[in-house]
Amino acid sequence: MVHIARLLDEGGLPTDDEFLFGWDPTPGIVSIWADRSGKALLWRREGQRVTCSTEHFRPWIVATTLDDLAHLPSPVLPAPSDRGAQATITYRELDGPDGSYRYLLSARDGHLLERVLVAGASRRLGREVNRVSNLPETYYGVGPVEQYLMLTGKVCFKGLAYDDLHRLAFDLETTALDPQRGRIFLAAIHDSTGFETLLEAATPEQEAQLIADLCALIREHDPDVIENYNLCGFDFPFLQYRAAALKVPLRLGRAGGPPLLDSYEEAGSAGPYRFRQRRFSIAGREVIDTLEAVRRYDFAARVLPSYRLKEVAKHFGLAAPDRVYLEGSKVYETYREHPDLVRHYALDDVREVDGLSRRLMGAAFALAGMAPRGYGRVASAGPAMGILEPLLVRAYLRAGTALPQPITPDASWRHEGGATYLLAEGVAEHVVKADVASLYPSLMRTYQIGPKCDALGMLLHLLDRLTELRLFHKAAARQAPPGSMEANQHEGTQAAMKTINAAYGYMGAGTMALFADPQAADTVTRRGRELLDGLLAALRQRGVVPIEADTDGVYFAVPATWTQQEERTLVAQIGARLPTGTRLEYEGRYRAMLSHAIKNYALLTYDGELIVRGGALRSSRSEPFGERFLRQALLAVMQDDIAGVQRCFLDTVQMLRQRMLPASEVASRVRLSKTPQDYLASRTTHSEGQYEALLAAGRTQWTVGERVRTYRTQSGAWRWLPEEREEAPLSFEEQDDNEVLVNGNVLGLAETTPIDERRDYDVEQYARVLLTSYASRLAVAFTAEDFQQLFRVDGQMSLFDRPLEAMQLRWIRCPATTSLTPLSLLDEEKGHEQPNKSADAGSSPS
DNA sequence: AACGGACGGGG
DNA sequence: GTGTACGTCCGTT
Repeated sequence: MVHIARLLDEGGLPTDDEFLFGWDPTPGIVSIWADRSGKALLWRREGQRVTCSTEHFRPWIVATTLDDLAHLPSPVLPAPSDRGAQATITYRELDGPDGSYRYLLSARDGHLLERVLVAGASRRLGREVNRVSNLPETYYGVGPVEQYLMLTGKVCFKGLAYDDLHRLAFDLETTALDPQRGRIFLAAIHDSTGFETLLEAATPEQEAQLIADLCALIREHDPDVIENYNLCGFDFPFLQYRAAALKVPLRLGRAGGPPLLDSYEEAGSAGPYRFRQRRFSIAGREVIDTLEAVRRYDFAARVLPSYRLKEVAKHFGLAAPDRVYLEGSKVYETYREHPDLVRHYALDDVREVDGLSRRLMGAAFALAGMAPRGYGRVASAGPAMGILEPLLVRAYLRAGTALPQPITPDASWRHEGGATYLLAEGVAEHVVKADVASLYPSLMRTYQIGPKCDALGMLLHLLDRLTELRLFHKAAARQAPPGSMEANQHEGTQAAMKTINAAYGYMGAGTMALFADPQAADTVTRRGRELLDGLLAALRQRGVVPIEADTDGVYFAVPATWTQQEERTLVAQIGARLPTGTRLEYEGRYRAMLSHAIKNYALLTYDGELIVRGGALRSSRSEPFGERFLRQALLAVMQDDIAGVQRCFLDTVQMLRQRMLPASEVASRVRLSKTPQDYLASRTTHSEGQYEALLAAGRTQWTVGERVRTYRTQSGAWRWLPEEREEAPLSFEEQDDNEVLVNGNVLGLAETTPIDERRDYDVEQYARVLLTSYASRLAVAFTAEDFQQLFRVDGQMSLFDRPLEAMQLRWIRCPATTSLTPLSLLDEEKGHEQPNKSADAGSSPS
């Protein structure tokens, strides 16, 4: 076995690494198309010009055995060499043990190769085998484009910047969402050169012409990339259906290749998930759906409340000031009366798509310059099986090394994940959050934990290189002028390198991943737990108080007197003692924290913002008055205002009793699922509050899906609360924030009460709800006796009540004596590589 | 309550 | 714990 270190010419620039960037220098490839016959079409861009060339390759597959070729008559028996490219089937032996995929089989034609292997396998196994892909333990193969790129070491976009690509977005406006019931009446086009136009079909008779014109326009402008928002979920399927119905061929392909839009159903299973997705491909053009890019972005960022194009564009600051907004269902009727409005609207759509592409596609663009896959595939590929594995396979074939033998799953193996600890319950002030950056890939690099079957050490090599590149581009992005093309490029490349985070999951993937190694994955999490334990021990040793820890991060309380600088210094000092290659980051500081249960806590920022994490601090009932109470009470608790908590509770109870709260505050909102007929049929056996409420109000008609508010009245009946006309209830978030900013004193329900005369709700019922569904969430902050005294629904005093001043919250306190050790004293401990294993941190694992 | 399934997005 | 992800909301026991 030759280790990677000896294969590599050390010391070169990272971009010299052929395992990461391929080895063929061909510049300007913008699109690749290949088929099983061994034909590959390359479209290369040189400035404004694009040329197409036809290449031939020998379709290949790797196999663990030659047995399925044994039945061949001698003239077609393979020879162990690459010479004679005309030979029907040949093989090459790769370096590797028995059982590994050590035979690289190739043929002039991929269909022939498949037929021969299927016949041989059927004979060998004594049963009908339909496809080699049904024999994963014997054969490993990839798609034609991947075969070509892995063989040649070519990659997309060499020498190109993102802005060199010619991208075109088109957006269809239709009379309905369903192509069986509606038609296309308008198409807006925008491309990256600034070209824009509209195609219109005012009458149904003009629709076929619109489709033909759209195709002609795309062929004429000849973009490398076709984009839109939900392109593969809406525009392409709609276009395809209408074109078929009207018998218009969708000639969208580039000169030199097959002309028609192609689509196929991709069915697969990813662990517990099963998915069917329609894929679209056009020879010579890459298909990009920016909705998918948005989903990926938000997977990590978690900032988008909605994935509607309009909301997303606003979030990224892409919406024009004069942007036209129309409700989807109103688009066509608006067009008939005010066509200009819809034209404007449709152009705004495609412009925003262009902006999204610029903002979000940088990472996929960078990855397409590395992985042996087309840009469109890279954009919709997962980082593990979609990027890392193709990189590994290409590297192994390049090195002439066999792909590892598929592992047999060990059913008895139990994988242990990261550690999670609830270390303290109650209320803390002055809380710091720190976490280890890229914990798992860092551990893999630090302790050289790679898959045992990775004889070349390639995964760790790729991890090293990707990490170096990430740091380089991160720094470069910071130095470049903000918003510049250069900054965008570096930011995209930096983001692409986050692929490293998939390496751990890939190893743990069991049988699906070629280079899986569950034991290695387990070693990573074990090291992770040790590191977390060591981190907790180090924090305790320094006198601060850990509150909750999860896999790679920890919340802890520091002395009240500390400044942010001191907090940062502590994190830096503790980080310095972590194993080399792991970095502890200061993530943030909070004025207070209520630690309720594992992964369930509330935080109060220094800006007065309340953050609530975990389902246990939320009620599924979510009556407005209860939600509001809980938020206010959490704020009061975290500001050590016991009197405020009690006042908040008693005031709410009193407002219920005196019916100062309108019914809308106690009502819960439900969605109707039964038609009036359905409900009337089941009513006698099974009565349901929401429908009874409607019927009692004289409503005998409703639609399924309608949301109604209902509440329980004194008599036990349910009552419907009709929506008020545009009397939008105040946003509770805003309201709470304002209150906090104004003064620490929370409460002010009365003045927000909308004009609503209904107050006939069941007071006792809602008082009970307040206690059992909401106040109970605060129990962790009080002793049992204090809690009972504070939250009494009857509001009665008792002779044995303690004065509030005598009460103490259940504090999580950091001793005031804790002080920072000067850095000089810690220096002696430098070189202390291993995390402290004597940690007692696991004393209360959950 | 606890669990299972659909949905999101597009006109 | 993998190519489609993962809360949230619904409906059912």
